[in-house]
Amino acid sequence: MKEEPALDILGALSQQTRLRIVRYLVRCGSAGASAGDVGAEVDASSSRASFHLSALENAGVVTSERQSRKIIYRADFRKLGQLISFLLEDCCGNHPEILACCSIPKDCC
Amino acid sequence: MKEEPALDILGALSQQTRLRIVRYLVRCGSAGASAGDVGAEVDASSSRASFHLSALENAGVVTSERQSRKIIYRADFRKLGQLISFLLEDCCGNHPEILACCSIPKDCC
DNA sequence: TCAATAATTCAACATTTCAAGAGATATTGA
DNA sequence: TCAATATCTCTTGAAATGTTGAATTATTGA
Repeated sequence: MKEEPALDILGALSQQTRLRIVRYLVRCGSAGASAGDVGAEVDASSSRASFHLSALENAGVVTSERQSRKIIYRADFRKLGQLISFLLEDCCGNHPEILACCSIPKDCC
Repeated sequence: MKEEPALDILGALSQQTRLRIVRYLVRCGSAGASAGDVGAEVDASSSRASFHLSALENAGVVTSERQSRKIIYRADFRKLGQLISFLLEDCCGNHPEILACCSIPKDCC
């Protein structure tokens, strides 16, 4: 991941409502959730949820798919992984002190 | 790390000049760099560098220490690690698909 | 103390972002 | 087609953010 998309994603995640939306969508996994569900979960009106979901989709961390009258939103796991990868590698240069603080689960490698 | 400081750091990093400052300071390691050096490196005036360094310090990812007439800024590796940890655990729930995309170096665990 | 250096603060301005709500659009079933 | 549902878009105003350059503060050595 290059600097520009990383900045877009960081900007998208640096807002409380949007960070909570992403956390919720990660929990929902591949089932995803509709804008209405998301709004109810993060305590936002549907128009606000829609607004922030659009921002997240533009930034590339969320995908959408119409399912009849609902639109299902999902977290893009690959993009999230790439962002963390960017932070670890490009930004932090895999600095040992940083990696040591990450408490990365043993079984991930 | 809780949600609030994570949001502060994400917000601080979601700006091109500041992201570049952090990347430079990580490269500088414990030697750190002065505001003037930082400004020259990221192509910003000294007042702009100072402004953004303050923002980074307020967010908690950068520390400062006066050394005679210069002020030395350093990246706070622990905070950066904690942010990545927050993204992996609290935000992404150690989701296998996300971890798989992180390409975390084998020898880190 | 004075001059030079390093960094910060401030004011002004433009830009962006956020929230809220009204209205518009798309989809479905009756 | 009509009503109900789900979502999106648009406008408004308030607040936050980023840039610039000038003025200010702090430190050092002559």
